Amino acid sequence: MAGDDETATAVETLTRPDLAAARDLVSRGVEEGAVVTVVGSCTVEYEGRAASTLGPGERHLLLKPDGSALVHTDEGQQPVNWQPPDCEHEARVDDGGLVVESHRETPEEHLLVRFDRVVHAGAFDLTDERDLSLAGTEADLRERILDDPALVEAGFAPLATERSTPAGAVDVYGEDRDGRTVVLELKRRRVGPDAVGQLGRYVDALERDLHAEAEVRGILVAPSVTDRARRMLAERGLEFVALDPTGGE
Amino acid sequence: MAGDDETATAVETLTRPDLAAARDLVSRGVEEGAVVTVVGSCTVEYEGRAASTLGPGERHLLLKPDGSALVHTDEGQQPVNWQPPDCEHEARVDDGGLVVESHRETPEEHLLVRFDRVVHAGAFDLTDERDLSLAGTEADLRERILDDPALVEAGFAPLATERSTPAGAVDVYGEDRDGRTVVLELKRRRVGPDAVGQLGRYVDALERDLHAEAEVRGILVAPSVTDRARRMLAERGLEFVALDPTGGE
DNA sequence: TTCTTCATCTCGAAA
DNA sequence: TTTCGAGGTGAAGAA
Repeated sequence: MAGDDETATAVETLTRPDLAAARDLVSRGVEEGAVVTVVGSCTVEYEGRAASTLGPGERHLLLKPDGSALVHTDEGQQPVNWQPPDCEHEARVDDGGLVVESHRETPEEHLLVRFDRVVHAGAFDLTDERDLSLAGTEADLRERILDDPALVEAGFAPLATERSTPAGAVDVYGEDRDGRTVVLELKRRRVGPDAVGQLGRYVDALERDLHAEAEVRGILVAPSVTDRARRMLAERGLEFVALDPTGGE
Repeated sequence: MAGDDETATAVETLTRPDLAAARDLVSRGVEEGAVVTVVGSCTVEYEGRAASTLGPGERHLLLKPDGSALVHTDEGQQPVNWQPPDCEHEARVDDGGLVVESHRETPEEHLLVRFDRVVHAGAFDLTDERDLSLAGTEADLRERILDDPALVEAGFAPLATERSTPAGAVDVYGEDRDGRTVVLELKRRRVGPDAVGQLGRYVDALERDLHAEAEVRGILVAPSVTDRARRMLAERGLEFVALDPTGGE
């Protein structure tokens, strides 16, 4: 199992190991900072922010050197059970099962996976520069507007981003052609009532903060709105501009 | 690699396979509805709801028979890239790399993982009854209140749950000892301004829906509130009751 | 399908 | 540390 050459990734795998061999591989992998996988029949218990139990079934366990743990079944994008980073992983053979336990404090929570049969175990020493570049975010929408404020409306002049108010920081703060204060709330996708509430809070906070008679326009900028959100906008005298984070408006 | 007995889980794994062998295993695993794992050095591209690129690094790829795909690095609870269920997975060797592509429509999006080196590949035929039982949720908090309405306040009488209003369904709807309408908004954990806005919308909607002079009390029930949320509650004349989904109030 | 809200949300940034 | 809002949020339930 040793590497073919000096640059090779350290890897060790076992197929249908006995429980003691699997435990040894898991313990060593965790100790050495490897990504560890275990596949087999298991039960799962979680207790912490909530509490859950999961009866017997075949699952895939992933332990990471940052202390996170993920239990995946054969379906679902989300793990059926998990533990966030900063846990301590520990493996032992106990009462005829391979027990892998992940524990952390603040908040106190632990995950216990008990395998009665292990089909596969692996330890992989992975290195990653992880330079993810993502496009089409809310930040891209903001850049698009700052580049061409007329996308919002002719004469709109952005004055600040992330301007703080008692209700939180507004995405874009500026003035319209008539010098009225304008607040933009940006969303990268279709918005519901929550975004209207958020925008309304910013408008209210600014109207209190500025002069009593100051008129503040609130504009929600997003690809689209739901019906209820549109009604809420109308009720509160707020506005909507359709705009996409990417080029296609 | 064949099973030890008839009940054994089908499993096939390769360590440091050449790219063609890895492709064959992935293709066969996907075809047969197995959970497929590939570990190695790769780049990742995504395009769909947004767009992203990820430079070279060592990662763990998980393909599920329901059509989901997950790319995990050595850290983070969340995958660095992924694809939701209902994708078509496909593997090929192309230009000196093992390319695994997952594609779906509605929305149109695809994920492309190109391995230039494969350290491990596995296919596991997993079966799971997945009978997860979870406690400590918002539903548990609701049950707790319905069992003992006095936890909210003496004389409180729940009349309905999920009662619909023009602003959406309220968690619990009832009357206080004086016959005044009461709306509860439940949260399983510490709440911020969003929950106050939500409760306020329900109260406003009910006051409009009922008689003009009707007084509607809004009570936020949660383990605790943030400072800003508490101020917002006070401003809007809403109330707060501290209560935990579990026994410990 | 679309809409709405919950989540052991996770994650990052800022105070 | 807590607070706050974004997210390719995902997932569930209802209309």
